Amino acid sequence: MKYNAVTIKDVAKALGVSTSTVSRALRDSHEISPETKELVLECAKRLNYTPNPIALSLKEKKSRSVGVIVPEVANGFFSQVINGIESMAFDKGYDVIISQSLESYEREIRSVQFLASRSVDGLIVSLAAETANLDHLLQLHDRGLPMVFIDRITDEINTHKVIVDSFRGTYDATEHLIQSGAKRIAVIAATEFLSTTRERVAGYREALLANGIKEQPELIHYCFYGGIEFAEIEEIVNKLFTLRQKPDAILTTSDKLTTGVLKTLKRRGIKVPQDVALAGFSNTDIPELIDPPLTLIRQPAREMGAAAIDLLLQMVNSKRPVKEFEKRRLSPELQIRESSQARQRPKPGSKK
Amino acid sequence: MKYNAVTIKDVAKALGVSTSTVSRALRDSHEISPETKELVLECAKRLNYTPNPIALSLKEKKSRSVGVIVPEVANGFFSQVINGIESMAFDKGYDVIISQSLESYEREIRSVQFLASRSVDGLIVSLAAETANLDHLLQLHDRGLPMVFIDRITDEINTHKVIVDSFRGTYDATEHLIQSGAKRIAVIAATEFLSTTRERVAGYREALLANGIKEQPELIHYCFYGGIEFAEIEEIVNKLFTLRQKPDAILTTSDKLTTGVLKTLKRRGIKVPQDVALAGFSNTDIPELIDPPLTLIRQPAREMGAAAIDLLLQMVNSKRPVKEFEKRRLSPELQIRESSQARQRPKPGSKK
DNA sequence: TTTTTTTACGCAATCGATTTCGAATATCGG
DNA sequence: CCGATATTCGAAATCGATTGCGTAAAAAAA
Repeated sequence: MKYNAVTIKDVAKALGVSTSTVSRALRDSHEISPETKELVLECAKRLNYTPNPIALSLKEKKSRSVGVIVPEVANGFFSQVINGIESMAFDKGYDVIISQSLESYEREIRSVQFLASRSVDGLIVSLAAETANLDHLLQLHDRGLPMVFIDRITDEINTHKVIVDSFRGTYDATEHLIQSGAKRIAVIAATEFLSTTRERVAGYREALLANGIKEQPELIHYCFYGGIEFAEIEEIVNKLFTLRQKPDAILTTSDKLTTGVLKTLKRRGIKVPQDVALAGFSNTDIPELIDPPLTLIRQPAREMGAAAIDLLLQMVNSKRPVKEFEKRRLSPELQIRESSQARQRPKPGSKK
Repeated sequence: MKYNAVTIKDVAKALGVSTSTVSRALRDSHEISPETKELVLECAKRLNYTPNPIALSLKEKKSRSVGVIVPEVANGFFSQVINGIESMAFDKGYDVIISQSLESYEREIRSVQFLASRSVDGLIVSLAAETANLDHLLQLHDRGLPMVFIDRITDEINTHKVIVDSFRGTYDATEHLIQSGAKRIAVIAATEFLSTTRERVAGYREALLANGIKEQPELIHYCFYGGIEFAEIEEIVNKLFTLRQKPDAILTTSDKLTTGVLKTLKRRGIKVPQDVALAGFSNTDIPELIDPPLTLIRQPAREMGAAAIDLLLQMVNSKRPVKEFEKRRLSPELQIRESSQARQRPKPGSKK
């Protein structure tokens, strides 16, 4: 069952020397004669010795592993983030331990504590939608556990953060919709407690303002579960399309919402972009295959992951406590396709 | 930097008892009087004691973590598999350490050795496309490291395996294409060294045979990089559509190939399903949004991941070496949509 | 040759937790 | 009241590797 690991002791015994000698020889210490080193190295190889990282971790109080907590792995954006994290961590000799919160506050707490108790050297966190209280993370942060937030961040904890410029994302997308002729742009956003949601809705608002369009409260909707509950989206779309004045464009703030809204529109027979334009955040790898091809705001997910692990390892390997923190803000990319494009708009009232 | 962990020693000192007593009290040993237990438990909580899993691992020679090696995390299928693995592992108190091979043999070797050296209790592996030699895994298997293969398996290592019934997947899909009127069905498959590819192509062949259609070698193509190199797909599509007798349907054997082929067809202005029908393996979460809605063979990815971790933990926790191995074969689901549907087919020769 | 300095290595502590063995105290029967 | 069994706890070994300290032997300096 448990495979017989060759230890430093076995090598020592085989050679009739002490474990200290073996250890030092393996680490190429100057206190060991070249001949002995030779012998030890040869013997270690012959016996197929592999160092036990757990013993080392115990001594060094470092595990050379980092924990990653994301809402969900099976999500285009987050899986790309993880890709970025893993690639760089692997190159630097770090393990990546994954845990999902599934948007649940309770599960996030358990995940965090689980990872912390497993002595990860640091944590990369993207907050769950439900999470309003940050004590579970603050506690660890106060005890000195290096921590980097990604995408869904918080102001309550002072540490490195990696985000995309969400404000600009929705600002540009909104402006683009306006230039394409939209006058009544609805927003379907995720939980309003998320940092990303707040920034994105703010970008939308600012763009309306800058273009002299008055904000309409009935056009702004939040999905608490961000589309995991499909019914949530349907209800909102229903509301929007039973308004006296229907929206002529919809802006969505997350991957699930973007595709979810499109699904709902299709089911209801609402044509995009003829009846309503659509644009939103998404990191799907097949935007051009979707009908209609989707205009979307894409986040540089891989790069964000890479930035996060980079910042984290900087902290982990820093001699003294890091006091200056960075908020690394990458640029989103607005990809314009048909779903948002200008088109013949029926005269008001000419259509049901 | 490293946060001051409270150890069992601190608790012992605070109470003026020995570490053994604390340890036993914490584990609710019968050798400790109820009063002492009470005291220790209270003190441990007060001091915010958390056990150090590394010390435990060292002693128990178990890390309560499992390694997962997949070709790529940012892939619909594999991220769903990981979701299944993580969910169940988390419930059972196991860490999941992720590593990607990126289809590279060399990186797979390094990943495997990295994970093994980190003392994972077991491994879940989906082989890289490049991997032809299995020595790196055989070595560990021989030394007794529990191991489960998922999706892309091998016959060379005798252990638990979890797959989808690929043969039936393509058999049914092919038959469906035939019933929809297809007569010349091309196959675009991944690397032929992959177990999945072989089974899938076999299913296709068998279906042709069963329906009295002669197999045409020029209609069968393999992509070594399985669509990671987009040019690979384009070249194959090119070849197929410069044949004197063009295919009237295409069957693809992987997620990337299915979407990749559709992209290529769109770029070349070949209409699906009017000019050519399309069906293939895919685990995309938005098949109905794609134009045209895709007929696809879906794998129960989450369930496969759950089955794999279940089998793995069975081995890990088994008292004696497991000798009987299981090949768990889940059923794929054929989801029929427009991309493969019967339609007006032009008379032979009436079209360019 | 004697003293000093290197060189090369072993002993033992350490990391945190568990566990075997032994011992001290308490309890009980006679 | 004494020997015997129970109860409760501590000392020390253990897991694998590292490292400060001590020391014997060899080399260099005197």
